[in-house]
Amino acid sequence: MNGFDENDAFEAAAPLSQRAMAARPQPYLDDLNPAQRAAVLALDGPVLMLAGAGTGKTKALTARIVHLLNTGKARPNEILAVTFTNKAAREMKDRVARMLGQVEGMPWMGTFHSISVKILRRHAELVGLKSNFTILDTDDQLRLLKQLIVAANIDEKRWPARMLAGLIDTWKNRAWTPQKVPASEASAYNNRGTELYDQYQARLRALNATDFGDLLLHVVTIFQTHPDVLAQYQRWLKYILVDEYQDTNVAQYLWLRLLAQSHRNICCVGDDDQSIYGWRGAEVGNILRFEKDFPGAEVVRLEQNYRSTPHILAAASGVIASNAGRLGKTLWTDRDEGEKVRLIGHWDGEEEARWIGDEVESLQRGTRGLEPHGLDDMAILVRASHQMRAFEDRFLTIGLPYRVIGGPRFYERLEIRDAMAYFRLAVSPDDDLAFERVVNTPKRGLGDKAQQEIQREARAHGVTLLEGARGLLARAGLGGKGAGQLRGFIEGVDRWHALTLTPHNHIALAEQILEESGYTDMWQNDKTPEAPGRLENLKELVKALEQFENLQGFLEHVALIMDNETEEAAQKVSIMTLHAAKGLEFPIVFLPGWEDGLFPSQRSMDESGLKGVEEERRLAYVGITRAEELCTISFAANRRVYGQWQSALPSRFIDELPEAHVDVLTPPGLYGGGYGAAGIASTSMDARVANANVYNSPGWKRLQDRASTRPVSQPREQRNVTIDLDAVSSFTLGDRVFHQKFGYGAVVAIEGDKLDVDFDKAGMKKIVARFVVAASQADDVPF
DNA sequence: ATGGCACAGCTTTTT
DNA sequence: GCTGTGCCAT
Repeated sequence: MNGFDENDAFEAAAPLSQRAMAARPQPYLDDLNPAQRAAVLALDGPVLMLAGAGTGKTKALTARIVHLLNTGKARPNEILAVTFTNKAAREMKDRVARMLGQVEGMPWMGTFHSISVKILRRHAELVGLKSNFTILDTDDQLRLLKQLIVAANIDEKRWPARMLAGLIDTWKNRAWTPQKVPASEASAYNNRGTELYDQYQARLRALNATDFGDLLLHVVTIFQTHPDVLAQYQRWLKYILVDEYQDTNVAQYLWLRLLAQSHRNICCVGDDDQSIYGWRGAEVGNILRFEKDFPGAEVVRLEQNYRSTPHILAAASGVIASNAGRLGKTLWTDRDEGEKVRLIGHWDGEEEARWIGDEVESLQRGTRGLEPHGLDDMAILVRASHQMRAFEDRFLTIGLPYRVIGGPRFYERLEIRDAMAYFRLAVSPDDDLAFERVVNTPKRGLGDKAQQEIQREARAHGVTLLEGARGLLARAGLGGKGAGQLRGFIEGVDRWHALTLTPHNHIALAEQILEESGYTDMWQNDKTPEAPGRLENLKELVKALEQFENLQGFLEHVALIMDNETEEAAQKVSIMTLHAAKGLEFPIVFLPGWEDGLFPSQRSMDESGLKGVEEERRLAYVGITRAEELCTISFAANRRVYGQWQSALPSRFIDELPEAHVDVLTPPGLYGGGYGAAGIASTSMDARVANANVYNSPGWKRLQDRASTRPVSQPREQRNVTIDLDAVSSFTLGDRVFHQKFGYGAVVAIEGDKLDVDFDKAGMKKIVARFVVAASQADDVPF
């Protein structure tokens, strides 16, 4: 499960016995279509596998790995397979393992970053690091930059640390070390970008630390400056496979090219139409240029789609056709025609959410010739995460179970980072960043003043912060109650550190640290609605430790591999961003918010112009091609944006949908049907005025012309409400309750299974009873 | 040292 | 409209 601790590619080479295994059966080839087979059989030389959405590229990729082994072309440790995400790496490993059986070693498979870490640990000294360097997360990085900014006397208000972090990230993505940043960038960050970048790198080196960008950059630097080291890897890694090639940035491109340039056995898989990460440095150019970079490359197109109906594919193809400079693919399928892509406009965002909620419920029952579908079969894909709120609110109100995919990563959460800092400190007491993070968390009366004293003491004696603090206490340089607290903190760290050096149960130790430090107590005494969730996360963290032998092992890997996928049994609708949806598929997909400015996003257009629109268009393509059976696109005339009502025109992408494959539904609000009237009544006067224009716009005119007369919204059936007697009977007026999202509140009305709750923070909400618990139960969430 | 208040800023996100 | 941040008053 972890990216790079297994599969050691550097073990002593085994004798070449594998070459004798050439005549193995090859059942995996029978499963492939002609294009896939061609991609698998072309083992030598550069290969570009252009794999459209849903065309079975992972299958082809894994078959290729197995074929390399089966034909005796390569031993497991001579194959390198690179992916972007841990999830993709895991999937590939699982599939290869299943096809190979347990007997032989596994090829080296992992993310760019995990593979880079492994290489870097072996050659750290070549870039001025020790091999046990730590990897900083974004938060550590930001705090470090802030220190530098303050020291450089720069107004942090006008020149935020985040801006500098973004800049450095961009430079690293382009494989620019401080020395290589071109002169044209000299004006960046108030003319001081390069200078601060240089200082930042020096600081990282002093801390024996790297950030994520460094992992790749350092490896590229090593390869470029030490030909002997590079040659060694080129000899080892005879066959290279790369997934999602369209998302590589310059640093990753160089990394690959350096490794592959001698033997040229590189197989890149990707889809130029699904390049959606330009804003974080991905260069579509890499895939478009492949044949130039690797002359004589074989290009294989996987075009048979096994996922979607013809209407869905045609709609997606119609949209993406407007992009220029594509490599070009024509997806086809032998599936039955199925439903057309549905298009519907709404009065406002809330109505859109209401409508989708109702649709989900009727699709659950099975309507319009579709079999009933479970909630796991349905997804709502939005452009920006703030769009999720409307759906969450609505679904909570009607009691529709949902899950939000994405959001803050588990290891990025405050409480997880705090806990990790304690663990880091226990393992290596000289970790100054960790010390800084938790010395006053929970509050120990050691504020800025005291911490500055510690810093000064440490710097004066050239020691770590922990030692500085010790020295300060020894010469009684710290007054007040802070001193006693600090002494307790230091004793704690010493005690925990001593324990890590003896045989111990690391899970018990972790619990002990969180207890003795007062960290668990801190959240137990916290009455905010988030506190129970945080305690829950801490429990999960401790549980995650089980998979490791000790704290060191855990910390070593956690920054790169920890994700927050928890398999839940209950059926739920998924809500996620279009970006998060890449690689996934659902029978039923809703694509709300197709309005100019929102999608395509205004900012993307402002910043990147035509290129921006093209990337947004690819996002639309990704969205539509997630759907297997039914795809519903919608937009709203009005939407509350940052609290202001705003009107928008239907997205330009809607105009690009080929009419023959689209079914235009009658908007419930516009024609007075359903609950439209209520929607209008709840809208402000301003919005209505603004809307008069919207409905006269060419977009709406077109819609009305094309609208079929068949209204989708049948008069609402009586919903089958299963009343949970336990839930209803357990609350009475005035009860204090707790809700995951809204926090604490009091029940002010009960109506069937629905409660009116006046929340302390969130105000009045109608809530289905099973979504709240009695407040008393929420208070003692055990740790 | 800390809690409260005013103010800015606000896509997408992996490692 | 909401949230996170920084400054000021306690």
